[in-house]
Amino acid sequence: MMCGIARGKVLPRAFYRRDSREVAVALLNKVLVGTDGRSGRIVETEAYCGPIDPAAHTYRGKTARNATMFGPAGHLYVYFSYGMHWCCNTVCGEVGEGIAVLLRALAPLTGLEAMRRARPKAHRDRDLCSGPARLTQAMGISGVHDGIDLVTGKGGFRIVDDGTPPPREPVSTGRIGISRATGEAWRWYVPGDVNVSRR
DNA sequence: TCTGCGATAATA
DNA sequence: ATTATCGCAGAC
Repeated sequence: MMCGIARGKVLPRAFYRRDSREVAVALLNKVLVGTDGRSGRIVETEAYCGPIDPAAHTYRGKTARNATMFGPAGHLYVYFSYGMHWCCNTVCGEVGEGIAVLLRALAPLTGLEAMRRARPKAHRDRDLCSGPARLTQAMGISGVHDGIDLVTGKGGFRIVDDGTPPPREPVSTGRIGISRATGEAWRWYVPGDVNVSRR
């Protein structure tokens, strides 16, 4: 079992300032790190593409909820879903574009004890972060983190590159849980990883 | 292992 | 009414 402090180079602003579909693939195998020692490797993502994407929260323009997603790249867009869950995205592109990447699953790396405490319903470690709302629970992410800057890390979270490259052949599929734009294969995951939300 | 369904509340 | 979900129950 991997233990110890997650190390690596913080992803710069420029990493996020491009098409969300590119960022979604590039984020695979990067590491989401919290200041309290919890961390996990990103193994599943989905791109949301603003005005060209009827499934995106930003498709119909700016509202109070999606304001962060229209803001600067490298910030975290956190939204409340199904009346009980939080999900988080990395904002991409330029200000006003409204594009982002939903983080759907992590492979837990450090701080497993804290994650288990945060998710008593998870009976196996592979259930800790294998879903967009599961990973926010495990990492301690909620609405108070909407808008935090992942580059400066001042909000308590950052994303780092620990030297692990994205998979040579990421798997792409249709996105999960949407009813529109279902034909777009804008979900990607690391093949073979047990933490992916649906295998 | 898989499938169906209820919980629960903001959003538009 | 819909929703970028989860976890339980019941079937196999």
